[in-house]
Amino acid sequence: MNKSFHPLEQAVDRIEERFPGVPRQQVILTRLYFHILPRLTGYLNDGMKEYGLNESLWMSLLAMYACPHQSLYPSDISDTLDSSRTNATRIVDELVRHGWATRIPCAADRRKIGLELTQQGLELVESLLPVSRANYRALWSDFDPEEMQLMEKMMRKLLARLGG
Amino acid sequence: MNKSFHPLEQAVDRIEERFPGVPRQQVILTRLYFHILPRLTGYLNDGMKEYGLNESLWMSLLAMYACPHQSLYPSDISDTLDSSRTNATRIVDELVRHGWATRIPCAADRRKIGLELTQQGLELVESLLPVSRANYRALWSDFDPEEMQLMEKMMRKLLARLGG
DNA sequence: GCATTTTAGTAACATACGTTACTATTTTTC
DNA sequence: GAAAAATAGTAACGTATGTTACTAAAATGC
Repeated sequence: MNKSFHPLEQAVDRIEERFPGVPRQQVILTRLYFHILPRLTGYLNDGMKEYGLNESLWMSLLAMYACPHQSLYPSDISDTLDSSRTNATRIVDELVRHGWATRIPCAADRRKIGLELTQQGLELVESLLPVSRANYRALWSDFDPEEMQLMEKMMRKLLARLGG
Repeated sequence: MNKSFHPLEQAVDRIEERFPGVPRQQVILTRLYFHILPRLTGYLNDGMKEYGLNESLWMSLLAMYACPHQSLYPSDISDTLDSSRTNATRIVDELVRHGWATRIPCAADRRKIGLELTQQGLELVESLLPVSRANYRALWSDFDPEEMQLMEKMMRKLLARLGG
C-alpha cells in the first residue's frame, strides 16, 4: 500500500471532536505500527523475490544455516520463526520443492523429520547473506546506535506488556 | 503465538559465528517488529471479538463515525485504513450484514455507493468507545509521554525510510 | 509396565488481505 | 464535444497464516 497516514490522523481528530477523550498518542502509535507493517514486509520481500524467496523462506534457510550440520526439525522452525507447526510444514514443503533442503526421517524419534540444507541451499544462503544484510542496514540507516537501542528497549517493553 | 523471542536471538548469534558480519541490532529490531505483531493484533481483536468485531471492522465503524452524517464511501475506508478497495468492499459487506451500516447509492456520481452508520451501529460505536480507549491506554501504560513521543518520532522516521 | 499426557507433523477448514481484471461512470485532455 | 485517462466498486484468483482435528510416537505418571 502506498497510502498516506494522514487520513487516519484526521479521522482520529474528528472523533475527538465528536466524542472527546481519545488517547490520541496511544492510538496514533498503535495505528502507525500497522501502517508501517505492509511496507516493511514489502521492503524485505522485494529484496528476496528475484530469488524465488520471501522473508519466511529466507528466515527458515537462515535458521537451518545456524544449526550444526545445517540441520533442524520443522518444530524448531516453528519455535524460531514464531509460526504455527502447520506453517512450518508449508515452509518445509516449499524449501524441499525448490531443492534447498531435504527431509530426513529421524531414527531416534519416528515422530520427527530432520530437515537439512542441501549444497544448493547452502550456496544460496551464502550468496544472499551480504544482500540481506545490506537491506537490513539500509532500513535502519537513519537511526544512530543510541536510537536503535532505545527503540529496542521500548519494543521489548511493549512485547512484555503483550505477554511475550 | 506465545513463543519466546529467544530462539531467534540465538539463531542470529550462531549465524554471526558461522558467517561474521551480522548487523545484529538492525536484525533484532526488525524481527522484534514481526514478533510483536501477532500479539498486538491478538490483543486488539480480543477486546472486540465478543461483539462480533475485529479491529478492521471496528476501525471502519470509527472512520464512519468520524464523518459528517456518519457517512462515507468505501474508497474512503480504503484510504483511511490503508487497505485495498477490494478489502474495503469486504468490510462494507460485513458491516451491512451485521446491520451496523447501510449502502446508499450516490445520486451525484453513479460509480459511488455511500455507506452510512445505522442507529444500531451508532449505539455500538458509542458503547464500545470507552472499552477500546481503555485497551489502547492499557497497551501503552508502561510508557511515559516522552517515551511515546520518542517512539512515534522513530516510527515516523522508519516509515519515511520505507517510502510512506 | 500400562494408561495418560504430550509432542511431531500434516490434513482440512478458516481468516484476512492483496493483485489482476472487469464494467460502469466521471474527469481530464485536446 | 469526443477520446483518453482515471476512479469506484466488485469478481476471480492468489498469498500467507492460524485453528482444529487427526494419527503416530515418545514421555510422563502411577
